[in-house]
Amino acid sequence: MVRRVPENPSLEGLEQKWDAVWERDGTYRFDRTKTRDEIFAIDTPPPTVSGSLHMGSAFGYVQTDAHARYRRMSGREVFYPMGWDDNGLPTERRVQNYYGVRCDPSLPYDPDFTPPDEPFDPPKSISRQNFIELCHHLTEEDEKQFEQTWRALGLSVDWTQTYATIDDHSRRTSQKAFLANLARGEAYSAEAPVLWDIDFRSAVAQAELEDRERQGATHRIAFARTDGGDVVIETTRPELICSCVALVAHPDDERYADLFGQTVRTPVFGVEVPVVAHHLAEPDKGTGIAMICTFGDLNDVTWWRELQLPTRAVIQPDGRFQTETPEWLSHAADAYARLAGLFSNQARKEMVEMLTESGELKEEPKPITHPVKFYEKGERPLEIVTSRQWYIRNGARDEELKKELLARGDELHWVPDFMAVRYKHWVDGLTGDWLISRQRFFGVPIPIWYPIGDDGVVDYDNPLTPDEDQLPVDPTSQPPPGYDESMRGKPGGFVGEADIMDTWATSSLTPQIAGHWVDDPDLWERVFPMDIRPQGPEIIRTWLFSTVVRSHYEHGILPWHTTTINGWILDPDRKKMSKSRGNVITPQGTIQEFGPDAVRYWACHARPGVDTALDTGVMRIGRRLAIKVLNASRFVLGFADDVDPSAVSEPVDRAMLAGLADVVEAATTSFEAFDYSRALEIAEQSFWEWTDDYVELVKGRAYGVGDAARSAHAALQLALGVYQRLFAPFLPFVTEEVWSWWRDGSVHRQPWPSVTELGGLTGDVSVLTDATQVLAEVRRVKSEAKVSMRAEVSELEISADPGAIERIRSVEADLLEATRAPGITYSEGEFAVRAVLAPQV
RNA sequence: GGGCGGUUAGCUCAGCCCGGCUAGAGCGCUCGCCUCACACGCGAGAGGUCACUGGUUCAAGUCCAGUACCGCCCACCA
Repeated sequence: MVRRVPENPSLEGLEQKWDAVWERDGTYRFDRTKTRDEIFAIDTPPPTVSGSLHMGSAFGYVQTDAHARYRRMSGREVFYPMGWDDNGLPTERRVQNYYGVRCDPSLPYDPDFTPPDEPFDPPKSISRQNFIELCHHLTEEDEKQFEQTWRALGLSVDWTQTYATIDDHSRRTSQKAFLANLARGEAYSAEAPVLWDIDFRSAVAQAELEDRERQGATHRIAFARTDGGDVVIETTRPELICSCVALVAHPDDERYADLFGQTVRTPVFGVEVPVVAHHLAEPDKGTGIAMICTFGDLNDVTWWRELQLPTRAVIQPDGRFQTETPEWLSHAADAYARLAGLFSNQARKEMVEMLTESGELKEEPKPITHPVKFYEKGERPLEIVTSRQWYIRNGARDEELKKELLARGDELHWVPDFMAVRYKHWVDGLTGDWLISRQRFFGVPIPIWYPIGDDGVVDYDNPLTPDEDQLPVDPTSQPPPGYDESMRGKPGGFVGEADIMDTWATSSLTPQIAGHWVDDPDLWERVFPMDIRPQGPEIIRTWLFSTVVRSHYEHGILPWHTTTINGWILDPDRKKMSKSRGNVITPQGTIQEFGPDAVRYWACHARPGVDTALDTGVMRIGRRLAIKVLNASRFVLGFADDVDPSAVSEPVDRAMLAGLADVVEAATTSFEAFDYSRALEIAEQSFWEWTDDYVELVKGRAYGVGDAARSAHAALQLALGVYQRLFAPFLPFVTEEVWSWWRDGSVHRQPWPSVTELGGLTGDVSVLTDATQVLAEVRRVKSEAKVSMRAEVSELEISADPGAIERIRSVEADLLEATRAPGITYSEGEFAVRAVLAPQV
């Protein structure tokens, strides 16, 4: 083809130019005619679509993309879909704030409702269906933004293979998998105490908990003994005295031995409760005897369950103490009335006042800082509320299953390998089955109805299920098979499950969603199990584990062969507090400032799985590299059109190609081991040496004519073609640009460089290393003399062993030209170079 | 309380698995150079008790034990 090398090449505009071309040409389109072993399938993480992307996201995705590009060039057809995780609480919360709305499922659908330009103030209540429509509306906008950012970063995703975790296909897949779990007994519902977020009014799973340090206080409170004395307990939650069902101490604790089997009276309310023994009670904590309430913490739940204590709950799903006086407090209605309707923290103050008045608070509360359980997205401490929920068995209560899931973790190839222990520890430490139901609105409905007996009682133990061709189904608006909508809520009829599934219950099926398990068996067979699951370390316990669980149940295999866990991005300001830039660093802004290839360089510069500082300095280096690729390409392509590789005859040219072959081999080995950063480092180091040493050495000869010049041209072009491809996974924009100057087709669909393609043209590498040493020595002399590199050398003496002398002689003409010396005097001996500069004019 | 990762030049990081010449890179800094691809460049240079304490070894940044600090994850809120 005709070469078109621009006069002043620049990085500006490459992003838009090539994104458009790749889209037009379908460069990254997946070819589904390929077979499983020709395909490299990636289970891409669907980013949470609720606001803007963080630099941390860009970091991991770029690393994966570099690997994807390598696989594509080395002959695999890459299945590289992209999903959007838009279902779930983050979206709901964003919609609430963005439009100023609240969902009230009791309201009827308003078909004329339109999204407001300004948020409603105060917030407006809207129906469930209207709320869901707003969620769809907003996420669609966000997803366009996200796609733009990914494209700007050059992710080689097949943009025809996208999904959203709330779309029909995902809902169908999720519901089908759930029903399969249900049919096999892996999913079940149960009425039990669960951790509950009072603001979201929803149950929360173990994986979504986090501890936060909070100010609290320990209160020493006296319970009255029947023999007239008292027993003092310590608690941080005195407001729960009204829920107290027992006191507990360790069976071996002699201080309380005489109390076991006796009863005591609660302060203020005077409720008689037993004193019991349990090994979980710790003599060292507090006074060694604790009150058991229903429920203050997970310990209470354990004690309550194991000691079969009564339930005396007062906290409602909205977090308030129930307004009605509980029957067990009917004799103390006045006291309870002071707590009715309050939140825990308000009730605590009130209770302390009552205890102070009654003299049962033994001393001033002592302030402490202690860990309190929060929903990771929540704002107030979790309460424990009893309710009916859906679970999927995860091995927490089944040793055999736990062993199988641990074995899956061992079977999985972890990159880096130390991440595997996080999985192991999580599975080992599970305390309960996976709670998947949420009392929310924007999510995949649990596809279940319950029959109502003729007596009007709902039968939760015999749920009704949809037919598969009905999926996706919404049980709150559609009737179950065999029923009519008019029978909803009536005796002899049915009631639909109002709960939805947690996001993870759907995103644990990303391989099945992206691979179209439910509706495209042909595709499914070609991509599953997938090759890699790239993801962040913080969601090993959630996304990775739950995906393994679902695949284990449904397919009896691991969902992927390898998982690559990216590192964490460290905020640069955390260490440099003095330098406050005031600007939030966004991917879009950074791409604009440094260019996409530079941002990618930064991400790929970080070792796999290693936490990395956000460092714009590294991006500048990446930008410099991209510019160098541009200029070196311009230089090389300025010489004669395609010279036959067989023209490479000069020993130093063959030496260079031999070194390059080693580089190609090392980079390939690194990529095969998922070490994109090593591959980049190797290519980069070699490239700079190539431009600074080899190119400078042969430049003079290349400007000439004849066989020697043709040898340089051929070698330069061969090397350039290799470097352009070596950098393609990292710097897709600039490499595509320079490739287009002299070659047809996308560089990203070219074969990865191989040693065999240079095989017959290589020589003795040390010819180049020896010549470089001489060149460096002369440069040093000139630099110390503070003269130009063009300054003439009047004498050049080289002392070396006979072999080296022979090698240097073979490149003498190039050396004389590069050093501007008239000739070289050789002598045998230790390697030494003596250069005398000609008198300066 | 348990676990994982980290601590190497002013800064950002390689090197550690498989111990071995004066410990590397880039940025920054210093001194130079408009050399016909590139001044968004090129050349040269200074700069490190490899966190600390012991141990193994002819030899330790590298292996072992422990300590300190940083980050992350987990843990029953008395």
